[in-house]
Amino acid sequence: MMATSSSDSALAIRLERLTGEEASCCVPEYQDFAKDIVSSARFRESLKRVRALADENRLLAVALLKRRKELCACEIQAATGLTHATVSHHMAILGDAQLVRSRREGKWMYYRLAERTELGVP
Amino acid sequence: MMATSSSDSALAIRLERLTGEEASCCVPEYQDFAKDIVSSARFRESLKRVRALADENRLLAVALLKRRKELCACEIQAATGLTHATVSHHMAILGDAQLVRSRREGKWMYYRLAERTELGVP
DNA sequence: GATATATGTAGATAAAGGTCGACATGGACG
DNA sequence: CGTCCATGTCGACCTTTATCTACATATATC
Repeated sequence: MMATSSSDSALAIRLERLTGEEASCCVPEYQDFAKDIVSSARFRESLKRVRALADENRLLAVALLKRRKELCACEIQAATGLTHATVSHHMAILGDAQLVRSRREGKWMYYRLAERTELGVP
Repeated sequence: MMATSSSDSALAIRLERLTGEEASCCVPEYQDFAKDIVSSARFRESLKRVRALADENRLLAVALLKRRKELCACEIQAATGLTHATVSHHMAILGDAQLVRSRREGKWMYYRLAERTELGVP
Protein backbone atom coordinates (compact mmCIF):
# COMPACT_ATOMS: atom_id res chain seq x y z
CA MET A 1 0.00 0.00 0.00
CA MET A 2 2.66 2.53 1.04
CA ALA A 3 0.40 5.33 2.15
CA THR A 4 3.21 7.68 2.91
CA SER A 5 2.43 10.49 0.58
CA SER A 6 1.60 13.32 2.92
CA SER A 7 3.73 12.63 5.96
CA ASP A 8 7.21 12.01 4.68
CA SER A 9 8.44 15.42 5.62
CA ALA A 10 6.93 15.29 9.07
CA LEU A 11 8.58 11.95 9.63
CA ALA A 12 11.91 13.32 8.55
CA ILE A 13 11.61 16.16 11.02
CA ARG A 14 10.65 13.79 13.82
CA LEU A 15 13.49 11.42 13.07
CA GLU A 16 16.00 14.23 12.92
CA ARG A 17 14.88 15.44 16.30
CA LEU A 18 15.24 11.97 17.73
CA THR A 19 18.57 11.05 16.24
CA GLY A 20 20.13 14.41 15.59
CA GLU A 21 21.03 13.21 12.12
CA GLU A 22 19.49 14.03 8.84
CA ALA A 23 16.78 11.60 7.89
CA SER A 24 16.69 10.89 4.23
CA CYS A 25 14.47 7.85 3.99
CA CYS A 26 12.95 7.18 7.34
CA VAL A 27 9.83 5.14 6.68
CA PRO A 28 11.58 1.77 6.34
CA GLU A 29 13.11 2.16 9.78
CA TYR A 30 9.73 2.43 11.43
CA GLN A 31 8.38 -0.38 9.32
CA ASP A 32 11.22 -2.71 10.25
CA PHE A 33 10.86 -1.84 13.90
CA ALA A 34 7.15 -2.58 13.71
CA LYS A 35 7.64 -5.78 11.75
CA ASP A 36 9.90 -7.19 14.44
CA ILE A 37 7.25 -6.58 17.06
CA VAL A 38 4.31 -7.84 15.03
CA SER A 39 6.06 -11.03 14.02
CA SER A 40 7.20 -11.89 17.53
CA ALA A 41 5.62 -14.79 19.33
CA ARG A 42 4.74 -12.57 22.27
CA PHE A 43 2.77 -10.23 20.04
CA ARG A 44 0.91 -12.99 18.23
CA GLU A 45 -0.07 -14.68 21.47
CA SER A 46 -1.18 -11.46 23.10
CA LEU A 47 -3.24 -10.56 20.08
CA LYS A 48 -4.90 -13.96 20.04
CA ARG A 49 -5.79 -13.76 23.71
CA VAL A 50 -7.10 -10.22 23.52
CA ARG A 51 -9.17 -10.96 20.47
CA ALA A 52 -10.62 -14.01 22.16
CA LEU A 53 -11.98 -11.77 24.91
CA ALA A 54 -13.11 -9.00 22.59
CA ASP A 55 -16.63 -10.31 22.33
CA GLU A 56 -19.42 -9.61 24.76
CA ASN A 57 -20.55 -13.20 25.13
CA ARG A 58 -17.06 -14.61 25.41
CA LEU A 59 -16.08 -12.05 28.01
CA LEU A 60 -19.27 -12.91 29.86
CA ALA A 61 -18.41 -16.60 29.80
CA VAL A 62 -15.00 -15.91 31.27
CA ALA A 63 -16.48 -13.57 33.86
CA LEU A 64 -18.91 -16.31 34.89
CA LEU A 65 -16.09 -18.84 35.12
CA LYS A 66 -14.27 -16.43 37.38
CA ARG A 67 -17.17 -16.61 39.84
CA ARG A 68 -18.20 -20.26 39.53
CA LYS A 69 -15.09 -22.35 39.18
CA GLU A 70 -16.64 -24.69 36.65
CA LEU A 71 -19.56 -24.42 34.28
CA CYS A 72 -21.22 -26.83 31.90
CA ALA A 73 -21.85 -25.84 28.30
CA CYS A 74 -25.59 -25.76 28.86
CA GLU A 75 -25.17 -23.27 31.71
CA ILE A 76 -23.20 -20.94 29.50
CA GLN A 77 -25.89 -21.36 26.90
CA ALA A 78 -28.56 -20.40 29.42
CA ALA A 79 -26.58 -17.40 30.65
CA THR A 80 -25.85 -16.04 27.19
CA GLY A 81 -29.12 -16.98 25.52
CA LEU A 82 -27.24 -18.27 22.49
CA THR A 83 -27.67 -21.56 20.68
CA HIS A 84 -25.46 -24.45 21.63
CA ALA A 85 -23.70 -24.18 18.29
CA THR A 86 -22.63 -20.62 18.97
CA VAL A 87 -21.55 -21.46 22.51
CA SER A 88 -19.44 -24.30 21.22
CA HIS A 89 -17.86 -21.98 18.71
CA HIS A 90 -17.05 -19.37 21.36
CA MET A 91 -15.61 -21.85 23.81
CA ALA A 92 -13.37 -23.25 21.09
CA ILE A 93 -11.96 -19.78 20.51
CA LEU A 94 -11.35 -19.29 24.23
CA GLY A 95 -9.72 -22.69 24.44
CA ASP A 96 -7.51 -22.01 21.45
CA ALA A 97 -6.35 -18.84 23.17
CA GLN A 98 -5.42 -20.88 26.26
CA LEU A 99 -7.83 -18.90 28.39
CA VAL A 100 -10.20 -21.76 29.18
CA ARG A 101 -9.67 -25.46 29.70
CA SER A 102 -12.31 -28.07 29.08
CA ARG A 103 -13.11 -31.42 30.60
CA ARG A 104 -15.54 -34.03 29.40
CA GLU A 105 -17.71 -35.92 31.83
CA GLY A 106 -20.11 -38.21 30.09
CA LYS A 107 -22.42 -36.22 27.93
CA TRP A 108 -21.45 -32.98 29.57
CA MET A 109 -18.64 -30.62 28.78
CA TYR A 110 -17.22 -28.66 31.66
CA TYR A 111 -15.18 -25.50 31.32
CA ARG A 112 -12.92 -23.73 33.77
CA LEU A 113 -10.44 -20.91 33.58
CA ALA A 114 -6.87 -21.67 32.64
CA GLU A 115 -4.13 -21.10 35.17
CA ARG A 116 -2.86 -18.04 33.36
CA THR A 117 -5.50 -15.60 32.22
CA GLU A 118 -3.53 -12.40 32.39
CA LEU A 119 -3.56 -10.08 29.43
CA GLY A 120 -0.83 -7.73 28.51
CA VAL A 121 0.58 -5.45 25.89
CA PRO A 122 3.54 -7.19 24.29
CA MET B 1 -34.48 -15.81 20.50
CA MET B 2 -34.64 -18.12 23.53
CA ALA B 3 -32.63 -20.95 22.14
CA THR B 4 -33.21 -23.25 25.08
CA SER B 5 -34.84 -26.14 23.35
CA SER B 6 -32.36 -28.92 23.78
CA SER B 7 -30.66 -28.14 27.08
CA ASP B 8 -33.41 -27.49 29.56
CA SER B 9 -33.12 -30.90 31.15
CA ALA B 10 -29.37 -30.74 31.41
CA LEU B 11 -29.66 -27.38 33.07
CA ALA B 12 -32.16 -28.73 35.56
CA ILE B 13 -29.81 -31.55 36.50
CA ARG B 14 -26.91 -29.15 36.89
CA LEU B 15 -28.89 -26.74 39.02
CA GLU B 16 -30.16 -29.51 41.25
CA ARG B 17 -26.63 -30.66 41.84
CA LEU B 18 -25.56 -27.16 42.73
CA THR B 19 -28.43 -26.20 44.97
CA GLY B 20 -29.75 -29.53 46.12
CA GLU B 21 -33.24 -28.36 45.28
CA GLU B 22 -35.44 -29.29 42.41
CA ALA B 23 -35.01 -26.94 39.49
CA SER B 24 -38.24 -26.28 37.70
CA CYS B 25 -37.43 -23.30 35.56
CA CYS B 26 -33.76 -22.62 35.76
CA VAL B 27 -32.89 -20.60 32.69
CA PRO B 28 -34.04 -17.22 34.04
CA GLU B 29 -31.71 -17.55 37.00
CA TYR B 30 -28.68 -17.86 34.79
CA GLN B 31 -29.92 -15.07 32.57
CA ASP B 32 -30.44 -12.72 35.50
CA PHE B 33 -27.02 -13.56 36.89
CA ALA B 34 -25.48 -12.84 33.50
CA LYS B 35 -27.45 -9.67 33.01
CA ASP B 36 -26.13 -8.21 36.24
CA ILE B 37 -22.58 -8.82 35.12
CA VAL B 38 -23.01 -7.59 31.57
CA SER B 39 -24.73 -4.39 32.61
CA SER B 40 -22.16 -3.51 35.25
CA ALA B 41 -19.84 -0.59 34.66
CA ARG B 42 -16.83 -2.81 35.27
CA PHE B 43 -17.86 -5.18 32.52
CA ARG B 44 -18.64 -2.45 30.01
CA GLU B 45 -15.32 -0.74 30.63
CA SER B 46 -13.32 -3.95 30.42
CA LEU B 47 -15.04 -4.88 27.19
CA LYS B 48 -14.33 -1.50 25.68
CA ARG B 49 -10.65 -1.66 26.62
CA VAL B 50 -10.19 -5.22 25.39
CA ARG B 51 -11.95 -4.51 22.13
CA ALA B 52 -9.80 -1.45 21.61
CA LEU B 53 -6.72 -3.67 21.68
CA ALA B 54 -8.22 -6.48 19.62
CA ASP B 55 -6.82 -5.21 16.37
CA GLU B 56 -3.37 -5.89 15.03
CA ASN B 57 -2.56 -2.30 14.18
CA ARG B 58 -3.93 -0.85 17.40
CA LEU B 59 -2.06 -3.39 19.49
CA LEU B 60 1.04 -2.51 17.51
CA ALA B 61 0.56 1.17 18.22
CA VAL B 62 0.29 0.51 21.93
CA ALA B 63 3.28 -1.80 21.83
CA LEU B 64 5.29 0.93 20.13
CA LEU B 65 4.17 3.48 22.71
CA LYS B 66 5.35 1.12 25.39
CA ARG B 67 8.87 1.31 23.96
CA ARG B 68 9.04 4.94 22.87
CA LYS B 69 7.28 7.05 25.43
CA GLU B 70 5.75 9.36 22.88
CA LEU B 71 5.00 9.05 19.20
CA CYS B 72 3.66 11.42 16.61
CA ALA B 73 0.77 10.40 14.39
CA CYS B 74 2.98 10.31 11.34
CA GLU B 75 5.33 7.86 13.05
CA ILE B 76 2.48 5.49 13.79
CA GLN B 77 1.41 5.89 10.20
CA ALA B 78 4.89 4.94 9.01
CA ALA B 79 5.08 1.97 11.35
CA THR B 80 1.71 0.55 10.41
CA GLY B 81 1.71 1.46 6.74
CA LEU B 82 -1.85 2.73 7.00
CA THR B 83 -3.30 5.97 5.73
CA HIS B 84 -3.54 8.90 8.09
CA ALA B 85 -7.32 8.53 8.10
CA THR B 86 -7.12 5.01 9.45
CA VAL B 87 -4.48 5.93 12.01
CA SER B 88 -6.64 8.76 13.28
CA HIS B 89 -9.57 6.40 13.54
CA HIS B 90 -7.56 3.84 15.49
CA MET B 91 -6.08 6.37 17.88
CA ALA B 92 -9.54 7.74 18.60
CA ILE B 93 -10.68 4.27 19.61
CA LEU B 94 -7.66 3.83 21.86
CA GLY B 95 -8.26 7.25 23.37
CA ASP B 96 -11.92 6.54 23.96
CA ALA B 97 -10.92 3.40 25.82
CA GLN B 98 -8.61 5.49 28.03
CA LEU B 99 -5.59 3.51 26.90
CA VAL B 100 -3.83 6.38 25.14
CA ARG B 101 -3.65 10.08 25.82
CA SER B 102 -2.99 12.68 23.18
CA ARG B 103 -1.30 16.02 23.16
CA ARG B 104 -1.26 18.62 20.45
CA GLU B 105 1.90 20.54 19.64
CA GLY B 106 1.44 22.83 16.71
CA LYS B 107 0.57 20.81 13.68
CA TRP B 108 1.62 17.58 15.28
CA MET B 109 -0.35 15.22 17.44
CA TYR B 110 1.58 13.27 20.03
CA TYR B 111 0.35 10.11 21.69
CA ARG B 112 1.47 8.39 24.84
CA LEU B 113 0.18 5.58 26.99
CA ALA B 114 -2.31 6.35 29.72
CA GLU B 115 -1.32 5.83 33.32
CA ARG B 116 -3.50 2.76 33.63
CA THR B 117 -3.26 0.30 30.78
CA GLU B 118 -4.04 -2.91 32.67
CA LEU B 119 -6.61 -5.25 31.26
CA GLY B 120 -8.67 -7.62 33.27
CA VAL B 121 -11.65 -9.89 33.31
CA PRO B 122 -14.44 -8.16 35.19
C1' DG C 1 -28.75 -52.12 19.30
C1' DA C 2 -32.14 -48.32 19.31
C1' DT C 3 -33.30 -44.04 21.22
C1' DA C 4 -32.62 -39.77 23.58
C1' DT C 5 -29.65 -36.16 24.91
C1' DA C 6 -25.47 -33.07 24.78
C1' DT C 7 -22.10 -31.20 22.08
C1' DG C 8 -19.28 -30.52 17.67
C1' DT C 9 -19.18 -29.28 12.64
C1' DA C 10 -20.44 -27.15 8.17
C1' DG C 11 -22.62 -23.92 5.36
C1' DA C 12 -25.35 -19.72 4.86
C1' DT C 13 -26.51 -15.12 6.25
C1' DA C 14 -26.20 -10.72 8.20
C1' DA C 15 -24.08 -7.47 11.10
C1' DA C 16 -19.79 -5.32 12.55
C1' DG C 17 -15.62 -3.22 11.77
C1' DG C 18 -11.21 -1.98 9.20
C1' DT C 19 -9.73 0.57 5.34
C1' DC C 20 -9.47 4.06 1.95
C1' DG C 21 -10.45 8.30 -0.86
C1' DA C 22 -12.33 12.80 -0.62
C1' DC C 23 -13.26 16.69 1.84
C1' DA C 24 -13.00 19.60 6.11
C1' DT C 25 -10.38 21.66 9.96
C1' DG C 26 -6.70 23.91 12.18
C1' DG C 27 -2.28 25.62 12.94
C1' DA C 28 2.30 27.55 10.86
C1' DC C 29 4.55 30.67 7.97
C1' DG C 30 5.40 33.54 4.06
C1' DC D 1 -4.56 36.69 4.43
C1' DG D 2 -3.41 32.93 1.56
C1' DT D 3 -0.84 28.69 1.15
C1' DC D 4 1.04 24.53 2.90
C1' DC D 5 0.99 20.73 5.83
C1' DA D 6 -0.70 17.49 9.56
C1' DT D 7 -4.65 15.66 11.26
C1' DG D 8 -9.87 14.89 11.84
C1' DT D 9 -14.34 13.56 9.66
C1' DC D 10 -17.51 11.31 6.45
C1' DG D 11 -19.27 8.01 3.29
C1' DA D 12 -18.51 3.79 0.72
C1' DC D 13 -16.44 -0.65 0.13
C1' DC D 14 -15.10 -5.04 1.59
C1' DT D 15 -13.32 -8.37 4.66
C1' DT D 16 -14.18 -10.50 8.96
C1' DT D 17 -16.99 -12.72 12.16
C1' DA D 18 -20.99 -13.69 15.11
C1' DT D 19 -25.01 -16.19 14.62
C1' DC D 20 -28.31 -19.49 13.13
C1' DT D 21 -30.17 -23.90 10.96
C1' DA D 22 -29.26 -28.44 9.72
C1' DC D 23 -26.65 -32.33 10.15
C1' DA D 24 -23.08 -35.29 12.43
C1' DT D 25 -20.85 -37.34 16.50
C1' DA D 26 -20.63 -39.10 21.08
C1' DT D 27 -22.38 -40.83 25.30
C1' DA D 28 -25.84 -42.71 28.34
C1' DT D 29 -29.98 -45.43 28.97
C1' DC D 30 -33.55 -48.65 27.94
